Amino acid sequence: MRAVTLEDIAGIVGVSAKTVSRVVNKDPHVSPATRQRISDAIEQAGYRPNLAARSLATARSNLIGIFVPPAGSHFFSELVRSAMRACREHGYNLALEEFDGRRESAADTYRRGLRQQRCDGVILPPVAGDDMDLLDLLDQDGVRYVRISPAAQLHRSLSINADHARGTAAVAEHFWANGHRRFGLVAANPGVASGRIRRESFIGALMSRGIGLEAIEIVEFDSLVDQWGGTDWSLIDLGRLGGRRLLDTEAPPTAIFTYNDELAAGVVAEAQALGISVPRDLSVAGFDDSDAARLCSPALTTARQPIADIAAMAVAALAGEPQMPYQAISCPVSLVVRQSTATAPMSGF
Amino acid sequence: MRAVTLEDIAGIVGVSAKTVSRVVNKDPHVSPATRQRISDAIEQAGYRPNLAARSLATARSNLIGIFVPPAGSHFFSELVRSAMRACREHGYNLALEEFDGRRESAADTYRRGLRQQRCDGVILPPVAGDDMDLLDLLDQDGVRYVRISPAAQLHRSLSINADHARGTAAVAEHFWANGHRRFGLVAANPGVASGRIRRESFIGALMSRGIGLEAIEIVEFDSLVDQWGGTDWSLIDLGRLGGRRLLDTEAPPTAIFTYNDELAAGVVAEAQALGISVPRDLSVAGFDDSDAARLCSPALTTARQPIADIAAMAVAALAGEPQMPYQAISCPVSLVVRQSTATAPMSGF
DNA sequence: ACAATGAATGTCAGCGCTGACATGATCAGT
DNA sequence: ACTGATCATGTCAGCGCTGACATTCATTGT
Repeated sequence: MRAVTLEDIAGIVGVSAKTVSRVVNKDPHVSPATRQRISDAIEQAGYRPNLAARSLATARSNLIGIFVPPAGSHFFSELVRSAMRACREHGYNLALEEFDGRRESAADTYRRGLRQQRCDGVILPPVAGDDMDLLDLLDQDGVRYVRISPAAQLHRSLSINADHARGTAAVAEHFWANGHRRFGLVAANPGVASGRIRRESFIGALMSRGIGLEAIEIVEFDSLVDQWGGTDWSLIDLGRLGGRRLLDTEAPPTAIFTYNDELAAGVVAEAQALGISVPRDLSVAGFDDSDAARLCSPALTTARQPIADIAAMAVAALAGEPQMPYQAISCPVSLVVRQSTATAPMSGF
Repeated sequence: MRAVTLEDIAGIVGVSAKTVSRVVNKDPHVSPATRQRISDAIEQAGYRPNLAARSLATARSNLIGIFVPPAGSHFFSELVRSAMRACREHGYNLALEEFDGRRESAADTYRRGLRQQRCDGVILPPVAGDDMDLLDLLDQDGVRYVRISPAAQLHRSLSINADHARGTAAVAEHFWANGHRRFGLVAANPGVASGRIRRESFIGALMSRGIGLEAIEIVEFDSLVDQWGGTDWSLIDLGRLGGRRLLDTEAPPTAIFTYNDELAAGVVAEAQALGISVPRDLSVAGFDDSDAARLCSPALTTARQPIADIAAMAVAALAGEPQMPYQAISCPVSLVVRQSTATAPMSGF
């Protein structure tokens, strides 16, 4: 019971295999009548193109690779899901590559895995996209790639950047509008582009409102890791640590912004442990609108990246015939207000 | 800059392409000396087999398909992640197919999508594995499949079954031992085998302790989806809805078991919103030991399936040359006790 | 009426690999 | 030394498709 081939259809209809191929590939140079007969025969015989043969003939794999971290975060599961959908629409397949930056470089991971697959394009989310060896390798192999919110050599490739700056500023303004005047920030390592941008934007937005630096207490992510000691921390644990550092002071902030939702959830948990009510005494906002934001109680005010759009654009750029010029595409980040933020308490005075 | 081919390596070493192919495919009939020279040349020239050509020649795609639901639960992200790893180890690729049973039958989804890919094998997690049309189609196409915890025609294929019954019974007994006597259950569609089994096991275990049906309030998953209206629900949202239905009553249960952790987290959130303290006034237990279980505060008591093992076995069965005989493999499920369950409150009397 | 155009369709090699089979070399047993 | 078995290696077609190019035929302008 062999599978149906182009040749079979050609035989049925009485044309050459090439003409059938034309119909399958939507080549316009086929007469409507012939096209119809061929389409019918394809339908009737249940013909399905052999992708391997096509790949071999065209020297394209119709595969798009994507690097994903070993631990499943909201951002990545959403990204993969959306990318998969987009790939299907473009007739591509998505190949996942698990990448643990703590064990191996992105370039090595690529060498070991995805490279065998001869992807036509690769999507490089944060961290993987900042490995210059990997980019060199990709260039050398002639594999196109799109980076998502990269941190280094921004001019080097097409990149899709969530507008972390504006999203962060929106959070700052939301705090300000609610009367907050003393702030805390749990900031990520400035080596991560999004971390640096969010930090600077938060501070910048507040300063432009007249807030002085002395009213913004900053806790560094790295210092929390150091404080924790071991390697078995979770983001929530670090968030608790950060929350304690910010809240267990003379004049604690009334509003805290963190690099992501998991950290924010930790801050909330710690505040509650200290008898500080959220949002009555303290407002907390995170970033990403992840599951953690909804699981947290009260639910977190947060900033949401349009992950599905980002994935769709990345795939489109890779799948599209015309090589898109190198450029940086920006995506809006929107503020999602939930119950973890409210009007500043009066009690301060 | 053409890619390196078998022929190129053959030319360098001075043997035929076939011999190189033998080395690549670990055919034992190659002399150690030749093998070594060829291996060196492959290494040196950076040869990588063309998977498409191989597929075409062998009529095998080296692809394993898997059906995943549109909303990302822990179970499925873990399953996909583990299956992906296992596939890599066996030299296979994993093709995801998003399947929404509420929109389309699994068979139709397969026709539209995965079928084009000509997978060598398909992994059918719950729901998809219970669509007999799909199984017929797969048999007809000569595509092997493994079902995970199927609900129907259990004899029909190799299946891997987590012991949901025993895991669920363990939860019920844990509740009972803590003095609970009024129960709530957020149950999945009985069409889903694991859903039906968990429902029946929970009820059965309680009844065998002398609990009457009137003391077990059941909320159906599907009815929650209907109640929600739109399609933009998350499991947590539905859990909250379910929690409200169970708790906002005359004689609310003191212990609630849900189909999975995300739902349980929703129940906890809703309970807290209603001013009900977990676990003082209410014990809640989920299933899966997902991230949600640890993010939730208090952390959830839950039952853990060995998802990685399940995925690895499924892939091994599909990738292994010798067709494994039809059989049902059983995997243990273990109870993980955390802070969301405790002794029943006295207040009832 | 005839060349020039262009649209519809066909021919064919070859993408890189492997399966089936053929060949030649080596070796044990008589 | 000769036979037959065993092992190492080679030959070659063909998997199903598409790109480059060739051919056929109807249409148009002059």
